[in-house]
Amino acid sequence: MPELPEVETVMRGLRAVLEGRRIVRAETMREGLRWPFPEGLAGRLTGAVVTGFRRRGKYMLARLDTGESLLIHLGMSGRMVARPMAGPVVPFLGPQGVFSDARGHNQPPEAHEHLVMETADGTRIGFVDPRRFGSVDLVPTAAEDAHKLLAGMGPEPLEVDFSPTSLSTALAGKRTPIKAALLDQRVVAGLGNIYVAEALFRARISPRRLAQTIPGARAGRLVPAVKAVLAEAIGAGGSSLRDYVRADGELGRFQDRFSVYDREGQPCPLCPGPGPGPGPGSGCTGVARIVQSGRSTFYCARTQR
DNA sequence: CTAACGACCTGCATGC
DNA sequence: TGCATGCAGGTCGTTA
Repeated sequence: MPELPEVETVMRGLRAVLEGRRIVRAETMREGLRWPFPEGLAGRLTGAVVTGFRRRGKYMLARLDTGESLLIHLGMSGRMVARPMAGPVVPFLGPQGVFSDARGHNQPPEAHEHLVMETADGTRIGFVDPRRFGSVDLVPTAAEDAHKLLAGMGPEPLEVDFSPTSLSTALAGKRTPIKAALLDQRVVAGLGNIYVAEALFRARISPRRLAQTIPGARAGRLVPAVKAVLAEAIGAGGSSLRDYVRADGELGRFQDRFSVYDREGQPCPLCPGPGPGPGPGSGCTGVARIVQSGRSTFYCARTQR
């Protein structure tokens, strides 16, 4: 589910139900996800007021009034679910893995719900992650960016410090394909398989091109392409592929605007379509799928060089 | 140092 | 119908 636009969308959903609210109850259903949960996670969340949110790359940070921040990564399959409790909230801990409402009605967790939080105004927020590649940690708010998972991350792509100049510097001398370089969170934060493909298409750059050949004019096309595709995707509420993205259950809509991702064999928006003869479509065999470092890459071999 | 690869997990679509 | 296979929005740690 989660590249930058999806994480931004989820974070905004969480902000709507959590910001300014007190967590009156929290519970974990297992020891951890990708890594063990921090010691005493549920206890350290209980009673805390969520004072604000921010996103860093694909990570969400929920600032608490306890001096700590909750750090969440959705991994491949993580999502946040929010729903109203059935009645007024009373502190009652049900059996392991089961939340109960004020009338004692059990609200069993849905499958793969690993962490639940309940607010004073009666909203239940769950972290659901079937593949358990996600992660949760607590970090001192004053030193958020020093966290091991955040330190060393590249610039935020929508900020001004992600520029043709800075990207050129980051890519200088790199002999890896540009596709792999853009997936490297130390180069730029928040891109994943979808938006790398879409940005390279817009910049008309082949994903196979070596990163060291990007500095200069190509970086001048690539940076605005990255910014534009991310901004449009955020505006559409992200992309929904196999899972729901938004905390309110609404689907993102950007998947309808993919130019190349998951469109193998279909014509790209710049080519009329596969076909013989002269003209704008000649030599076009539609969107190609190749495998780079074990992951699918989609691109148009005619327009992307 | 860099780049490639396995590992971590479950669910789903596909094909025999 | 059942079963095997491959693939999926990520990224960390190990190996070469």
